[in-house]
Amino acid sequence: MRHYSNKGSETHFTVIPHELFRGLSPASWLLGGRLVDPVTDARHWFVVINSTSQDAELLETALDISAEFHFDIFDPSQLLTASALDRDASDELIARINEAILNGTLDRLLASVGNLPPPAAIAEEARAAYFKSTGTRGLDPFDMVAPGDAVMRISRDFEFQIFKGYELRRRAVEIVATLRSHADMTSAAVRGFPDLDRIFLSASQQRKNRAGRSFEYHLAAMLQAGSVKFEEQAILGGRRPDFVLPDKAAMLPGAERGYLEALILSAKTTLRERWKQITHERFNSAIFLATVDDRVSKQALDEMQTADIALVVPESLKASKEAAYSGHSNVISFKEFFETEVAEKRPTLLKLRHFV
Amino acid sequence: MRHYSNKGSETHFTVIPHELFRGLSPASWLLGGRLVDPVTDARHWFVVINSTSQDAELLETALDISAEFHFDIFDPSQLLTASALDRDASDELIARINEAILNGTLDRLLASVGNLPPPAAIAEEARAAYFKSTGTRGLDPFDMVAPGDAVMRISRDFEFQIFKGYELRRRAVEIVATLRSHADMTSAAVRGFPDLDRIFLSASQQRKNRAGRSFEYHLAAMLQAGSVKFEEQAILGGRRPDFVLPDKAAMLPGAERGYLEALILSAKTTLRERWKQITHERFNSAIFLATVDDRVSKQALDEMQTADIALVVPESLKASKEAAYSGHSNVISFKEFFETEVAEKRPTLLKLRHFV
DNA sequence: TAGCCTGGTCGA
DNA sequence: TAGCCTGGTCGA
Repeated sequence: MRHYSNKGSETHFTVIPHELFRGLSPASWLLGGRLVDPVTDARHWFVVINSTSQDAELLETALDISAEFHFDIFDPSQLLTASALDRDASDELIARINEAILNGTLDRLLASVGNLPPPAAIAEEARAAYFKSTGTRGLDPFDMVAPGDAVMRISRDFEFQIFKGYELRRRAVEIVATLRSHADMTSAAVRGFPDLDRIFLSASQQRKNRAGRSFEYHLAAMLQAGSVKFEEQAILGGRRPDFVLPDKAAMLPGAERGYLEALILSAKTTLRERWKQITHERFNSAIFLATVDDRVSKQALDEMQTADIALVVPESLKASKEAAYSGHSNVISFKEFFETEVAEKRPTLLKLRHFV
Repeated sequence: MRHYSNKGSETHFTVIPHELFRGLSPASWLLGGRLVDPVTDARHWFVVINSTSQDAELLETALDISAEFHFDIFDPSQLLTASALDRDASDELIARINEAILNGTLDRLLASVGNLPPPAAIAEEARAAYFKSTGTRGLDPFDMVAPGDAVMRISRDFEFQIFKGYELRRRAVEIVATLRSHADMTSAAVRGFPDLDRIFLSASQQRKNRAGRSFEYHLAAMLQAGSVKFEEQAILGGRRPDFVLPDKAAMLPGAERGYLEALILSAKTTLRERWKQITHERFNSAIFLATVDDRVSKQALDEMQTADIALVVPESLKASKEAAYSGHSNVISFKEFFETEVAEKRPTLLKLRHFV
């Protein structure tokens, strides 16, 4: 099975043996046909699926395909196993809900799945899963080849995967409770629309908040692991940047220090036009914006350049041919941020262990 | 029937005769009881409902309660009629969908309701409905006592009402198509979650885009009706403010003009932290930000003051005791914007008709 | 692809 | 109540 991805141009597809697609939706197939192996001359049925389809997402989840993935060849047996596991989890949830309905305890089930673990707890869980999966132990950016890729993978792959489990449990129960208050599916869709909309809007907004928190938590964990001095959410005259290095005191108007003895680090998982929200006031220090967004245009990068904002991106994104980052001088990788901008240019931001 | 609202403190409730609430959800009732009329000594059952409930929204829709509403006494017969109409519309949609299912033409129905009229068309429809309802003919801000209230009412009440009809048609069909691909409601909720989520996320994002467009369209119509010279979406060195007055040429670096011969007008329905996105570059002109947000904090207003951004709000919001606007010098009403900031201070921004 | 946020959630 | 945007839609 071959899985191709081209994230830069939004085309992203998978050639996959047809027989593996039982249970996946034909709606996401772009085309199907027969493939001849040029070496063995064997013939295989296949389908090509759209990357924006749910099936593509399912495939990525099942095969543990990470955010920086480009293309690879996989062992089909992996997919069968992972799919089966997913099916079991859904089956179990369905059984649990149906049992609650029979027992008249749907309200109690709703209450028990209604509160997700706080973002910090899921973040912790994700880091643990990452360490276990990679056989690593810590997030010290000076010990890693690609600290940015690690943060992206932990937050967008491991943590999101964990989060989706909790989300499905909570929201599915809420949806069932709403659907059941109507006579049939059509009535539920029409008369239940406002209630369903409220549930999914809440879910969507929760995701947005959690995404931001997650990224900040892992960034904080990495700064901590790297013995970098920093303060979170320090209030500086009305503004509240995500991180100030080394601390709030250094950013206060009266502070006597050089330009290289402090910096501001903001974080946004994706930018859109929202990067313009970051502090325009200058505190006699550089401003860095960390992101895992792989879709920032050259135009936007130029504007950030003009505004004297340096973008910090995962190593794989910085090197990616699809992203516009490789050519831009004000875009650096997380590794470069820690090695050059912190350790080399601003050594006073490090606690003694890493003094160079 | 009495309907009270206190938007500032988020409490907002309705006392309504109990017998009118057939068909509304008991889940939104805060309390019920018996009311004695002090004059006639008549006794009535009543319920108090939560303003954040769907029923409150239904009530506001049914009674055509506008965004600037505070409190009033209504004729119950109005509610019965409006409710009946709403019910008929839902019934009709349900019947249409069920018929399509029977005929196997759900796909065709989906295609026919899948494309909403473009924002500009709905905006036009909303203005026509407003003119008809109020017996007015145009949006000339110099002819109106409260032009800001008019824009708010047209966009947030009339147009949103119209939009919701189109939205329900499209989304309900999409939801039915998804629900029907599963065996029962529980399976649909669990296995159909990603598909349902996609539908509602799309709806939510469409709303966000449409809300912004709507506000801009009505603002443009008002500028036009007031014979104010303006240009939309002019590109000024990478930035693209919503409106420049009188035109792009006046904002270009080489333009020879006084400070009062141009201005920038941005528009955001609600602000959150997003007001920080507006152009910080100065083009030797004032910057105004029009909004219908009734929830901007004093803290945020102070920051805007510092950033030299003037907020333009509907007249009822500027006067409202619940909003923080009345005390702030950099918050003006739409009326003041047109009368003072444009006609009085910057008469060259007007075409001849309104020259003062 | 820039700009929209008919925006709720989460934690200072 | 400030800041988040595990973000799609719409029209330059």
